[in-house]
Amino acid sequence: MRMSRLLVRTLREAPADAEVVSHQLLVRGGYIRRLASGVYSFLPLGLRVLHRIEAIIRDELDSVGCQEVLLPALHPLELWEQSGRAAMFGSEALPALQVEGRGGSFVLGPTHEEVVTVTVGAEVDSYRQLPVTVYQIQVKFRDEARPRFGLLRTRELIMADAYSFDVDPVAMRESYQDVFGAYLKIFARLGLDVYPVEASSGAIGGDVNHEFMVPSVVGEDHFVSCAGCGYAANVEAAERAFATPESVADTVGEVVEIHTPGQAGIGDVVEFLAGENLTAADLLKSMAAFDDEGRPTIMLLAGDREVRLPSGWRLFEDDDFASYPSLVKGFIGPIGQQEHGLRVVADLGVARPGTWVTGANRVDHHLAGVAIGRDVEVDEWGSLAVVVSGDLCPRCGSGVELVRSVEAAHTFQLGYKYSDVMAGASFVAEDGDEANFSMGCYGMGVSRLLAVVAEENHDERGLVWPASLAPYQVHLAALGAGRALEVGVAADELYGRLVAAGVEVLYDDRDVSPGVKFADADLLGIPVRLVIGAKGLARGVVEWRSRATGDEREVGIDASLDELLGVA
RNA sequence: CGGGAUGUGGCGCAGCUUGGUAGCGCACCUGCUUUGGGAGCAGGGGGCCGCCGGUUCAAAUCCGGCCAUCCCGACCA
Repeated sequence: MRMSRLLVRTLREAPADAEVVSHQLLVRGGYIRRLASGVYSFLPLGLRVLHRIEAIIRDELDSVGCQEVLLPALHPLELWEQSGRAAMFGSEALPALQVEGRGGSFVLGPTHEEVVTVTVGAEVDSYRQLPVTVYQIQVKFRDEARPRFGLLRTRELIMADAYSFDVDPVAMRESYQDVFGAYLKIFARLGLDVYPVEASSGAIGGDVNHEFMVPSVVGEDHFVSCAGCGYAANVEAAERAFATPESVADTVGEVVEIHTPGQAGIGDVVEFLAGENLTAADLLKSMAAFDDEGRPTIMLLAGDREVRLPSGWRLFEDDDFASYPSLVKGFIGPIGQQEHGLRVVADLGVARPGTWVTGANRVDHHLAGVAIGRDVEVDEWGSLAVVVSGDLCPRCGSGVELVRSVEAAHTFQLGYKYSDVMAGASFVAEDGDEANFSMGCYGMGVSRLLAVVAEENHDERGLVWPASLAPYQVHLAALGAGRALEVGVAADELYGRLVAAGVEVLYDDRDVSPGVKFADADLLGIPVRLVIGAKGLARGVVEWRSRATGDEREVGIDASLDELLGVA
């Protein structure tokens, strides 16, 4: 490609709305342009990188037997009513965009479980046709509350996602492993470190699921990582181990009620009781919730800890307090609550000697001197706090670290969640009976990966693409061709030779000063730069330079292809 | 959704306090010179100053409303 013809304009300064480096460089380099908040156009250079990423994904998914399809982005609303997920639209869990058309109401597909279940279900009638795993790479739409960081979180995004259909859960887990393995290979080829972590399933549903986390400074998530044994889990799902609880029975002193007018929060109480030399860790945080079986429950944890709501649990809302008048919002405490039909579940972190300050279930009052075991009966112990750096690994007991990261992919063992509710999601099994598909789904954020790769591959002068993802392999720059005609001729010749050999070359044939060409080459980040200038040409050489390492050497203009590419 | 900030040619910004009819750098066009790390000179094109309303003889500037964009938080497939 001749740069004089390429649709690209590089910017010396990044637009003010670009905050993170990857975003700034992709915009400055003319790879992408913003159309609206969270909506981006891919210009020729950006699209080429995107295509590289997609090619790797296709290659690895094809190699484990997946088949590519293209499903509609426009979904009839009825499909979503069938699955029951239409009720989630507009919620933060499923911010789908709806449109009205002649054929009725449609949804701009935020994800494709419904469509793929119906589509594959219509084609598969027999266990003999299974297993089948299909995938698609396409645009999805989400009305994100807050688009962020350029391509990292957008309202229109390109995703690759696979869906597996199997005869039963055992076979489904095999398919899951196949795609899981393919995903690991994809990340390896993208040159990204990835950590598959146990996670919670959110709006997609299903049992076992893993997030593929790529450590990055632009990450919006954190995962818990143990250097000791390799344990890795999303903070939303991570548990921790505890030192053996010490005896708590020998506590002395008695419970006293203290007046704490208007001090509903942990921080308020600590501040209010400043004279008592208390910290948040001395307060017993009490949270009212319904557990996964719908039982009203008080959760206890140390006041300096954030609660981690177990999967399936739901915190009390204001209305719920009306049904349980023994609890006073803002002043909740656990004492005697079993009598009112509530269970008390405590985080093991509160199993320590000494007393606590906790709510008195009376407006503007707290209790001090409360001892667990003596004053508070615990029905069940567990891990209810969000893990922080330094907590103990639940597997091996070493200290864990919290790692900032980007969620680059998410895989789910769905089971029958969709095949039980969508029409036609069944087949005739080996025993002659009707059975539903056991499904898995596997999503990967392709456009997001472009941002992550850019974030991980740049220096102060610009992007530094790995060869596997670069829009072109060689950046050929002719210096002063307008002044020395032989330079232009030689550069044209070399360009023609490389192109004929199948090398993807970006040829800077523009009539601009050398400094501009060098700066643009650095900004665009193509792996190999070849420079032809009058002086070198007189000696029959061109300059070869690696964008990544800065290594330079002279190569004969008639050198072999390998030498010109720097492979030799 | 809560908090904060910002909207002035394609991009980055000044001007706003103290109203008087818009400016700088980059980019773009023409000519000449220049040419190994973002060249110089000369000439030129491009902006209903986010939108609507108000105050005023006069509004980019003051007042009100709205919209958009970014950051932090909440949330997140």
